[in-house]
Amino acid sequence: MSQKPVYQPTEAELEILKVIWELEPTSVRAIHERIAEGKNVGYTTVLKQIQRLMEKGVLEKEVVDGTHLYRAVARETDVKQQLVDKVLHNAFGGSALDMMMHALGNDKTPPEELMELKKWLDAQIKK
Amino acid sequence: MSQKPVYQPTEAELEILKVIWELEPTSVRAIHERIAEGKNVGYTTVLKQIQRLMEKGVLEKEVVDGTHLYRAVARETDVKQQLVDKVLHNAFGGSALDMMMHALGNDKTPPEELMELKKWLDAQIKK
DNA sequence: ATATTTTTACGACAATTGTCGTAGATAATT
DNA sequence: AATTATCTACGACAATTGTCGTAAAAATAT
Repeated sequence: MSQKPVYQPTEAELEILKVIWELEPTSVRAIHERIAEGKNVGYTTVLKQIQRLMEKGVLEKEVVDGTHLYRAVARETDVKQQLVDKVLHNAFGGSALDMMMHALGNDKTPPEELMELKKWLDAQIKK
Repeated sequence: MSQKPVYQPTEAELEILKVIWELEPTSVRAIHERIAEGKNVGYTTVLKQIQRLMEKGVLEKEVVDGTHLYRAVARETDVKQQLVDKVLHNAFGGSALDMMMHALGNDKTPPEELMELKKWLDAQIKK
């Protein structure tokens, strides 16, 4: 059987989730500020997304002293895993090799990272 | 500068594209049959998706002897690359290492595939 | 030539997404 | 307390997606 289905955020949702994983527990204001560094988006837009994530049970809220602080219910590692697994299966038919070649082959992944990867992979195999 | 933005298919579209890459040039009938093997979906649903992909310029059609045959304009490798790059950047901040660990670590990737991967990676580094 | 089957073209619809605007509720300032 | 600033709740909207249904066009079979 398969593990419990973790939430699959959309792109905008993921952006919010990433900030929350980093700053939680945190406020709409802080999240918006962070996201607004990189792109132009209204405060209420972010708020709305957060509210929808609440409805979906992906976030939880705690009201401390009048401020609403949010934290993620969905775990970062699970969500990321889910996202990469989806591409792995949908696009590459489950072939990690194929996926890697596409991810690394063309791209300019720094050599040190390739080394890291090799090291990790070796350890993985030896295990 | 960056390469031309390749089309980012949705899940249903990707499913169709994969069949086309395999069978092109091919007909709606054939595509539907193939997809219907794995899931229950109407003929016109597939047709509609194909028509939308046409509008978007992702496919091209050739009418031979009354039958409409489709082929992909978007190249398989480019589309796949695009898909994996998107996850790589959006979810893993561009860290291929992090992405790989998520893709391989937890999952039950067969050992042979890990070996393959290592072999490829070694070659890649040596180069 | 007609009748039958297949295909294609299109419209429709509900759900989801990304985006705000407005209004009412709260908190902070004076 | 009154005024002002900030937040939250919520509705709205256009675009996209996945899904069909129906009707018109085309091909095939009788």
